[in-house]
Amino acid sequence: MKRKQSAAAVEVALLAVRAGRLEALLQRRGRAPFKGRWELPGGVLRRGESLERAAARELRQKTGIRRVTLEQLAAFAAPRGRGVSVAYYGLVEAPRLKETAGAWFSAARPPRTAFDHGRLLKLAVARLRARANYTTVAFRLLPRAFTIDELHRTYAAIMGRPPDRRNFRKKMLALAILEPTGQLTHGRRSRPGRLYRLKRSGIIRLQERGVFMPYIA
Amino acid sequence: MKRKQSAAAVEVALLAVRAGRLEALLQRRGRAPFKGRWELPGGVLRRGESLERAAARELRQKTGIRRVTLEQLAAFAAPRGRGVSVAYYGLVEAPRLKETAGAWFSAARPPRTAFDHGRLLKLAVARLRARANYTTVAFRLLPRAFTIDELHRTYAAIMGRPPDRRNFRKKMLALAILEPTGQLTHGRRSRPGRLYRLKRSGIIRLQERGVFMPYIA
DNA sequence: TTAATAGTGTCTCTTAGACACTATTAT
DNA sequence: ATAATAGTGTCTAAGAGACACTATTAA
Repeated sequence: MKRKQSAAAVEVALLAVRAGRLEALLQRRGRAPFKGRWELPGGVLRRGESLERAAARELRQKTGIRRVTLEQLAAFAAPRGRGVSVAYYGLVEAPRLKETAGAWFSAARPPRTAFDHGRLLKLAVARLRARANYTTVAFRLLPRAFTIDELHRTYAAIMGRPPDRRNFRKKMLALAILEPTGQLTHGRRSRPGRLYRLKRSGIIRLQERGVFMPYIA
Repeated sequence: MKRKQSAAAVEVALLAVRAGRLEALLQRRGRAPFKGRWELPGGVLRRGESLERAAARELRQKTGIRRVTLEQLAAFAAPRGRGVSVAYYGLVEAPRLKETAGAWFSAARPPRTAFDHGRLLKLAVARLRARANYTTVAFRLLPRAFTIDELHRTYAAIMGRPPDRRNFRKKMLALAILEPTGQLTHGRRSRPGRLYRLKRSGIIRLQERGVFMPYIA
């Protein structure tokens, strides 16, 4: 009992775009407290393990999903005791999800959850929305190769409304962070689209910007 | 021994602008490991306490400094054991610092420290630099009333180089987040400057912006 | 009077954002 | 042929950034 309270726990808000909407994976909680409520996949830190590895391991064990880049969201003290709980969020491409244990819900308007996991989800969405504007995180919601329109729809899902399509294409091409694969989409019962992938250099370039309020010259 | 390893700890990177430079408060570490090295003020979470309150309490106990807004930086697992350590940063006006236990060092180029506290400091500086560009955090490094040139020098210290002075004044006034107190500075052996304070509404307005990479319309 | 710092305006260039039609494929 | 989606250009307005001189005070 005492040991449990002072252990560190990790949780993961896993997000994906499904049916044009940003959704999060939740699981049924098996024991008290909050037995039967929805919760984020997570568990307890092991001896000598880093927080990020613990979060990745728990995600894999509870959902079967591997190789997801996780970003730390926040840490909280458990309400009683000395324990700490650390939340992460991660992004997966929808195609990679087959039979994952759990159910998907609107990430922006989650159902009732155990603990404060609903708030954590909202925090994850807020963080993603902010970071999508000055980094390339959003690309992690897509497979390696994608069309600009697919990217556009991803941004629409993240932001909750679609950016102007022409301006979006113009901007993405102007940023020069995409390179054409030379391939086209097929089997889509409409005009095929050019496929692109994110350049290696693109990932860094965007993170370096981030100067726009009062910094000037 | 076992209990110590699984406790949660908090540390605070306290930053201030002194002599035109962004500096951080470090203290001599009294015991092993790393006895005698510089470290961030901090300590162990108490039962039932929130992380932020623990950080504020430790800061007060170790340095005498009160009423500092703290922002969470990151959480780490302690290298051995199940313990977690959570880092915060806080900003104080230099005038409020009288006899604080500890010594001040360049925040951007800290000396050798215990643990990874040097890295934490760099992280704090990076976070502050980023946030100063789209929030009003930087104002916490100044007293309630300040001149625009003082604000300008504060930004110069944060960023490591001065923004263009005229553009900075123009921008700050255009943002309409400052209100004149009606007072002037005095005793400065030069032309007095108008004093301003940050409007209440200003704090929120800036945080709401934050849309500039690929989000369009 | 001098040293020190406060206060002020214009121009250029880049970017955000509004806006609608044609092209190409599967069916 | 039709349904569906990909691809494309121009104009306006706002903001970033470069740039130098005058005003006011204490000493």
